[in-house]
Amino acid sequence: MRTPLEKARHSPDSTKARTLRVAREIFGQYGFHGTTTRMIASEAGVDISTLYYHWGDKTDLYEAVVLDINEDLRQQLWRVEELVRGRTLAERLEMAIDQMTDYLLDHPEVSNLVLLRYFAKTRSEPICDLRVPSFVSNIARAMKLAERKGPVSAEARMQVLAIMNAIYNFISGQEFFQSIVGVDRERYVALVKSTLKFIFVPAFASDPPAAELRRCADRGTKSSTSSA
Amino acid sequence: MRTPLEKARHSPDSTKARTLRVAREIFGQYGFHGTTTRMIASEAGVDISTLYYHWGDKTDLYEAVVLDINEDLRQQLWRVEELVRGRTLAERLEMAIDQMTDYLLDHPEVSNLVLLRYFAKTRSEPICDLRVPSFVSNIARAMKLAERKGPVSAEARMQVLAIMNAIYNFISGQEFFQSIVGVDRERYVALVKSTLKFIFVPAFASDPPAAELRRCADRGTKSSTSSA
DNA sequence: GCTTTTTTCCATCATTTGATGGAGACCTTG
DNA sequence: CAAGGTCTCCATCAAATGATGGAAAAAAGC
Repeated sequence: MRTPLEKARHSPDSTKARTLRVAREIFGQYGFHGTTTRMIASEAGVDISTLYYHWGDKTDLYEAVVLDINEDLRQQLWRVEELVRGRTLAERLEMAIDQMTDYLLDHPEVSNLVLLRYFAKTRSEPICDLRVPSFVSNIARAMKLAERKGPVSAEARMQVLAIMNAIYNFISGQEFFQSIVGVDRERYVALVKSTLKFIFVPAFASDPPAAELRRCADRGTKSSTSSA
Repeated sequence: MRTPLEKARHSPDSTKARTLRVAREIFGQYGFHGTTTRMIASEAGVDISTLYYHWGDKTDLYEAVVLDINEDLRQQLWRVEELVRGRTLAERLEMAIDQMTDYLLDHPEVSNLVLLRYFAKTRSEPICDLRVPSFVSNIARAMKLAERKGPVSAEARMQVLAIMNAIYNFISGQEFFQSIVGVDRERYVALVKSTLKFIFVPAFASDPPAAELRRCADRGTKSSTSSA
C-alpha cells in the first residue's frame, strides 16, 4: 500500500477505487476519446470535480487505468503459467486457452483496453505503455516456444501475439460475433474455446517429434478443463 | 454512377472524393470519437464548411465511409475467391492469406475501421452496419468449410472470423507489433504471412503430409471441421 | 471538543467541436 | 454576356467537454 494506485486497488469500496473501476469499464468500451470525464463521474455516482481531485486530469486517469490493467494481466498470466507448468505443449495450450477465456470473460475491459490501444490512435501522444513486450516473451518461454533463458525469436513472438489476439478478439468482439454466428452466450463461450483449440493445437502440437505419438495416444482424452 | 457515394468513388480527384478518402484514413486511425470534422477538412485541404456541404453531418460522413469500405472489401473478397477457385484447401488458404495481407497493407484503413467497429462502442447508436455476416458465410462457402448452398454452421463461421481477424490484427497492429517483435517493415510483412500460414494451414488442411496423423487423431471424433 | 486535514460538491471558466448562414467565386448553359 | 446553379470559404453560434476555485461537509488527529 504505497502508491495511490495500489491503495485504490486494495480498498475496493472507496470513492477513489470505485471511480477507477468505472473508468476501466468505460475507457474499455468507448476508448479514450469516446469517454468523457462526465460519463465516468456520473456512472461512479461522483461529482466530476471529485474525479479530478483524486486522479488528476483525464490523461492521468487513463494512465492509472492502463497501469491497473497491466498489473491484473501480469498476475493472471502468472497464475496460468503456474497452472500449466509441467504439462505437454498441447495441454498447456488448451489449459491456457480455457483459463484466459474465462478470465477475460469476467474482465472484458482488459482485452478491450489492450485492443483499443493496439488499433486506435490518440490525438495527443501516447502516455504510458502496456507491458505487452515482456508479457509476450514470458509467454513464449512458458509455452516453451523459446528457451527458458535465451532471447525469444521473432517467429515465437509473432505466434504468441497471434494466440493472445485471437482470444482478445473473441472476447471483445463478443457482441458483434455472437450475432453473426447466431448463438446464445453460453454456446458462444463454448465455441470460442473449441474454435481456438481447433486452430492452435494442430499448429503447435503437430510439428515437434512427439506429435505422432501424442496424436494417437491422446485419442478420446481431450482437455479435462474444457467446458465444451 | 447513381448515388453521390458512387460518384465520389469514381472521380478520385474531386474535392468530394478526396474528402471521403481522407475521412476513411482518419476515421480508421482515430475512431469515430477520436476524429474531428476539422481534422478531416484540414487534412483534405478543404474548408470545414465544404465538408458539411458535401457529406452532411459527421455521422453521415462516417456512414458513407463504412459503405465505401464495405464495397471495397466485397470486391476484394470476390477477387480472392475467383483466384483460389479449384485449388486444394491448403492452397486456397495460403493464397487467400497472401492476397488479403497484401491488399490490407495497401489499405490499412479497411481493417482499422472494421476492428474499431468490432471493439469500440459509439456514444450515439450505431448507424449502418458492416456486411460482415454475409461476408463470413461467403468465405466459409468459398473455402469449402460449408456446402455451397446450404446454411453455414456456427463452427465454420467462428473459424472464418478467426482467420479474418488474425489478418486484420496483424495489419492494424503493425506499428505496435513491429516494435514488440523488433523487425523492420519488410521482415514484418514476411512474418505476418508465414505466421498466419503456420497457424491456419495445419488446422484446416488434411491433405498435406500430416493427413494420416490427423485422421488418426480424429478417429472417433466429430466432423473434421468441428472440434469437440 | 477543537483544529487540521481530507474529501465532496456547486458554480463557473476556457477550449474544442459539431454545425450553419450568407457572401462571394466558379462553372455551366443559353 | 447574362442568368442560374454549384461549389467554396469566412465568420459565427451553441453545445459539449476538460478543467478549476472555493465553500461546505466529513474525517482524522490531538
